[in-house]
Formats: sequence, C-alpha cells, structure tokens
Amino acid sequence: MPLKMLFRKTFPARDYDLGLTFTSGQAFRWDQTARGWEGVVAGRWVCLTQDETTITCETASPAGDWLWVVDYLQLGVEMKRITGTFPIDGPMLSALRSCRGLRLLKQDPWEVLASYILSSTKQIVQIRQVVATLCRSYGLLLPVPPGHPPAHSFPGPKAITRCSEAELRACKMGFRAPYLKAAAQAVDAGRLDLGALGRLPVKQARERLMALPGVGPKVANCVLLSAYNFPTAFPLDVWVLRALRELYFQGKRPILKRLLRFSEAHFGPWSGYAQLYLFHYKRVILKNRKNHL
DNA sequence: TACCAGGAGAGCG
DNA sequence: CGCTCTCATGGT
Repeated sequence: MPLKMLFRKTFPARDYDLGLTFTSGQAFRWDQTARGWEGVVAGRWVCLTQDETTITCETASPAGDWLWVVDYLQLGVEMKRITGTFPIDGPMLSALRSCRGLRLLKQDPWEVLASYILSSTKQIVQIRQVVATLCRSYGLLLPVPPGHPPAHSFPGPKAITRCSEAELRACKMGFRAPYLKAAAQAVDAGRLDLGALGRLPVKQARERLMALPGVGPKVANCVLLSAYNFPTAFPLDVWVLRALRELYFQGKRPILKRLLRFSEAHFGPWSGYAQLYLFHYKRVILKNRKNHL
C-alpha cells in the first residue's frame, strides 16, 4: 500500500480571520472541523489553520508553488490600503470594529457564478446544502488524508451540461436548475469567456454576466466582486439594503437607483470591499434590529 | 397549517 | 419605468 503524504506550508498573515471570512457569505464550501477549516481550493482538498501571525495550509497532493492558495486568500493584500479608503463615519467604524480580520477572497469564476445563480431566494445554510449536494453528485473525488471522508471538486461547466434538468432539481435547486444549465452551456460553448471577463471594464463585464438567464444585478455584482475582485462591484442584497436604510437613511426607503449611486459615491474606490463589511455587520451584529423592507 | 426567507423575470398599467 | 406576483425548498 502506497504511503500517503500530507503537504504543508505556513505563510505570514496578519489582520486575517479565517473563520469570519469563511462564514461571511462569500464562499459556501468551508467546514470547521477538529483539524481546522476544510475546503477545496483550485481543485485540491485543503485544511487551513492559523495563529496570530500565520496561516498554515495542508493538502493531500503535491502543492507546487502554493501560489493558488496565496491568490485565493489574497495574502498579498495589506488591509490598511483597503480600509484606509473607507469613509470615516459611525456605521463604517462600527462595522470595521466588529469585523476585524474579514477578508475578500478571490475565487474561481465558474464556481462563483454557479453558486450565486443557485443563491437567489435562499439563505446561506440552504445554499451550502445545494452546493454540497451538487459537488457530491457531479464533482470529482479529490485526494484526502487517510481515513478522511471523501471530498469532491466543484463540477465544471461540461459536467453540468451533461445533467438533465431533473437531475439538477434533485440537488434541491428548484427553478434555478434551467438557469444553471444555461450558464454551463454558455461557458462550455465559449459564448461566455469567464477568463476574459476580468480584463474588461467592470460595466462591460457586468453586461456579459447579466445576459445569462437567472443573473440579475445582484448576482452579477457578486461574481464581479468574488471572482475578479472588481473593487467597485457592489452587491445590493436585502442585508445591505437594510444596513443602508438603517445606518444612512434614517430607516427611509429610497429607490434602489439612489442607493446604488450613494454607495459608489460614499464608500469610495473599494466600495465592494466595504459592502462585505456592511453585509456581515448587519447580518450578524445588527440582525435583531429588524427594519422591514 | 400557514408563513417566511430573498433574487430574477414576467406581466401590467 | 415601477409595482406586484411567482418560482422551490426547508425551517419555524
């Protein structure tokens, strides 16, 4: 029996809270276990642990230059260069205090597009369930440590195009099944080049995404922010909507267009990153102050 | 049991 | 445009 090995590397990392980052609604496949935070990055099973000044990454297959995890976690980003551009107002300062170490990941475009198509009208727990079922059903088995339960890759566009709508619905994605399949077909056929999107101006990239059925402004902005880190992509979901109304508009209900204009002007060149802080702040810290839509 | 969560799109004036 | 309804599912 061949000896299975683990591959491990430690990186310097400050101002980084893995748990906060993985539970902030931007990624759906991370699990906290006795071993650490387990997930799949760039087609590998990984386990991440951290202390005050470092993050350690462990995999079950040769890891090459490890740039794939450096890029995913955006370890080269200095937080002060981002947060220093945020407006200095009460709500923003509170959000920064409550969400210290919250980071924006840079994730695989297809996984992000597919996951957010599946996210509409679902809560984070349910999105996680659907994505997990989809990966278990149509993803590839990945190398894991001895005795570890199986881990699966996120199924690529090609794999999804081979599924019937009924098979996709069996993963509990409901009316989103045809949307996912159409997106998979567009990517697989080359009608949508996800690799090229990141090099377009944000407005054009958004238009390309919104041409897909099931992709509106919110999902498109999520993809632009999570997969390409477009700094001004600002996903306006219900939580951010509530946060903006409560914290900046005295509970009033300005129309969406006005809110979007306000956000871009007020939160600055990294408004998308600011959105991440507002989202988490409202959803986790202020969740009980309910101000209806 | 009825209702809620929470985006996109279709239909309507 | 701007409003309202529907879509599928799991949880209270």
